[in-house]
Amino acid sequence: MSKPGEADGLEVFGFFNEVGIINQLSTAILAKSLPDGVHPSHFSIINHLVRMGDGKSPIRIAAAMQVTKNTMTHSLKVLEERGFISVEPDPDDGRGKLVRLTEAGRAFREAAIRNVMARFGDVIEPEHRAIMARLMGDLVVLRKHLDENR
Amino acid sequence: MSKPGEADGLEVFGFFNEVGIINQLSTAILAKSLPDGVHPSHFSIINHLVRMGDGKSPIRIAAAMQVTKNTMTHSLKVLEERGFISVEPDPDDGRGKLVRLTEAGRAFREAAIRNVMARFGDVIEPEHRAIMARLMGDLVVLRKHLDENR
DNA sequence: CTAATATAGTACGATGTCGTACTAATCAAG
DNA sequence: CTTGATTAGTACGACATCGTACTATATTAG
Repeated sequence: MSKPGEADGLEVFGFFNEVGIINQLSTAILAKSLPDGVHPSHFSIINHLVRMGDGKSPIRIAAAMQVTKNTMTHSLKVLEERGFISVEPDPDDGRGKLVRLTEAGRAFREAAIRNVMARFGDVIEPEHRAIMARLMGDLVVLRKHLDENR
Repeated sequence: MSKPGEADGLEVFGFFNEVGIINQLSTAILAKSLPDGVHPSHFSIINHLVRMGDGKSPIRIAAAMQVTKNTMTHSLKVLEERGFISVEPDPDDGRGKLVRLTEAGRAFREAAIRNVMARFGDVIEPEHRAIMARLMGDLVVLRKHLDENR
């Protein structure tokens, strides 16, 4: 069953299919844990700014989030309207802007994290945490390779 | 570093994050391999009908694809306009419909598969195929658990 | 048989994301 | 310095997806 060529290709296909379904299901759980109007991608941006530090340009955030700068412009507009971030011109680059978290943004993240953890805790059992921990290393290798060769 | 509670939660979070990025990157590769106007989700529907057999109702396909029936109505409309499927009333259920693949749909799938395989072949090396094969079992366990507990 | 409930599918509007095109600012070449 | 090329961000339209509401048919309760 492991003939080279077509068979291997189908295995790759199946792998990406499983990954896609897991992503969809986990995103759905996350979405239900967030207040109305806050999309998982919005939460992801705030989370990234907390973990990696704010004061970054929209384009750098877009690259980290794997979305286009168009999408980032739109998402940042939403987050700014909600008062979770502030966007100001970059004093060192007339073209650029800098994104900073507000206190409301940090507070929102804390509350959301608690909420999400609780939901995940309801669904994910120790057995599955173990699987995740075991797979992480390989996933990171794959992700980096795909990221560098797109 | 492996204290129970918050730390474990963050590991779960990180896992889903990696999965999300891999999914996004692989979907992007797939999208580039398909002709204009054919979305990865459309391809996925055709692929599912070939593998699992056609003559299924939209709602069953929607469940299998992990999308709402709204989305399926829309996607099927696109596929029907392109001549890849035919949608007809279910003779046994006045509410239902049955989706069947056309010859054009099957031919499209064959061509698309070849195209996608070639793209994946350019990016994915034996080392990474090995990783995928190794992870598949665990991923299936996770996917099934999430699917049953959503 | 009739009424209440459930299910399949559609209609409509909202939103996230992307591609193309555009502006403004920076950088590099001469 | 000037010109051409690159980069940051925005504007606009297209599209996939979702949530809510609706219609039509099936199923179940009485």
